[in-house]
Amino acid sequence: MLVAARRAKLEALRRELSMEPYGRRVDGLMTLADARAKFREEAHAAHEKDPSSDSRESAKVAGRVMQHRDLGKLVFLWLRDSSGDLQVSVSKSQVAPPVWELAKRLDYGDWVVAEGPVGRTQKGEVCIWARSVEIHAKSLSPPPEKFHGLHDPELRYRRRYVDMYANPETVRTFSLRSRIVSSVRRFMERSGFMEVETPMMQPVAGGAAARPFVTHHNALGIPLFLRVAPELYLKRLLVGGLPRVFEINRNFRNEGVDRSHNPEFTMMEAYEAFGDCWSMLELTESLVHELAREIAEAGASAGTSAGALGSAGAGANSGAGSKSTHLPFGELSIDYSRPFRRVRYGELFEQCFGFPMEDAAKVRAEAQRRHVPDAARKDHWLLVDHLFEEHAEKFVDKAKPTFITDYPAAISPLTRPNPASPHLAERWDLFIGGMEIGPAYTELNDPDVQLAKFTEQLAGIDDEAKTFRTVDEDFLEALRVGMPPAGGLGLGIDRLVMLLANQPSIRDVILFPLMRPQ
RNA sequence: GAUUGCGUAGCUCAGUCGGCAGAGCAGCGGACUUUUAAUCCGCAGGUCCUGGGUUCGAUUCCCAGCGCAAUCACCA
Repeated sequence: MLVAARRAKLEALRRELSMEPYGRRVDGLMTLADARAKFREEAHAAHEKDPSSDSRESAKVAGRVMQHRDLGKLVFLWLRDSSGDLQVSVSKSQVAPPVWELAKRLDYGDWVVAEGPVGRTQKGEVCIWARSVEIHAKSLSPPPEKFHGLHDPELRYRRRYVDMYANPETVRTFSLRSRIVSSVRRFMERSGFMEVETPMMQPVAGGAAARPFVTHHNALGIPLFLRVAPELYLKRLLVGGLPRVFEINRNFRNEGVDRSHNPEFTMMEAYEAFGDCWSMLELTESLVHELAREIAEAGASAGTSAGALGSAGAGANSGAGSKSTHLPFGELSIDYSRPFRRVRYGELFEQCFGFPMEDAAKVRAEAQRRHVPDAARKDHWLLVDHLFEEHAEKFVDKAKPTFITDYPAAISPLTRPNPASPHLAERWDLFIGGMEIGPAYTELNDPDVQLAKFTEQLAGIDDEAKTFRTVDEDFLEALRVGMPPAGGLGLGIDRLVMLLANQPSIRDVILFPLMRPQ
């Protein structure tokens, strides 16, 4: 019925005012922030003193009506665009009659173009004193509450387009995400990596143990999987001779949804020929540190998160000394200064349980004491991993980015073992704020070892997993052609944005998170 | 998938120990040439998530379902 009222207005605009409520191209627009910046107190004062002369600068702007106050012969409109808010004041005595009629009838949510000199009101509010006002899109949908905005998370995700205009911090978060992705890209390019795009629809889903989404290609009559990782294709590129490659794109995993998991999510994977997990550690540490510094500095210099956006990209390469690299994340203040903490898997394990992870008898006893299912029969290293993830991971200081290194080789089947201690793998995992941000590996490049590990892995899976987990023969063939030794990295971009933008849920950093259809 | 919580007007939220459903904002009509969540007068607005049960009577209690959230499980 609010919709009916708006439809009636729409028709009235056409019928009574001969105005078309859905407009066309408009040239010469400036942002509301730029229009506001055109205000000069001297020009305003001079015009107040002598209305016949006017040195105020004129501005033409477009925005969505956020407030509409009708005082009789004076109408105040608040417009919003992506740069901010600005008031447009419409005086009956200063505009043509149809413009005045329109101004009185505008609704919260309408898109409007206004033009006039930039001045201010008696109360000091900088505004455009309208000479003209045009409607360019009528909003037929009832708007959210103007003061509280849209709070209900379900509505915010389902109607993101409303969330975005009602809650400006939403737009700020996604602008920040865009900047972060852009910075990651520039950092990788500067470091000599080439960006590539590899298949998202794969005949064999490889590169991670996740359950894939299945689809079907009609013309070829074959099943296809949405990729769970780009890994096996990026490695083919190393075989082909590219020395450093990265890809920032979506992966799809057919698994649960929670605060840090969305079925489709963005990851950066990078591979460096003749590198190893330690060269990737250097790279990751300086990337994450630089991102955090950029954001901390932008925030500090602007004072507000809104300002941080305004100065986008500004302080990136300032090379400034020991500026604060703390960023808030919920209750935490995370310290991104270098170097990040490094702790060996085994050390953390021993610190937590009081005995080394190699002590098979104690591990089994501990597992039984803590009621790990199947503790009597399970493989030693699976028990270690279970205990570690349940208890030891919590020993990591959430406020300090931490690389956990030297994972047991037995739970890292596709990673090259450490030559000095073969029961350890050349692999690390970065944890920040209690979240796993990404792993890195020294990659296997011996095709025979790779095949053996694939086969071994496939032996242990259940029937359901067999439907989608098969050996990628073409990948093995590529390894036989010869892949240089390499370091590989996977970085969860959504989670990184959560941390840097201080958003507790992955749904707040994905524009359209998956929701059950209604 | 499990457990717990929530679901009331377009929005933000009250409320009913089981007895005719409430406010603010938004909307509609009116007043107002300097508002800042404008103000003032008046009006209208509901499948109390859905279905079943108990009851003289259910938005309220019970059961089931749906949606969302949190926690857990799954997630090299």
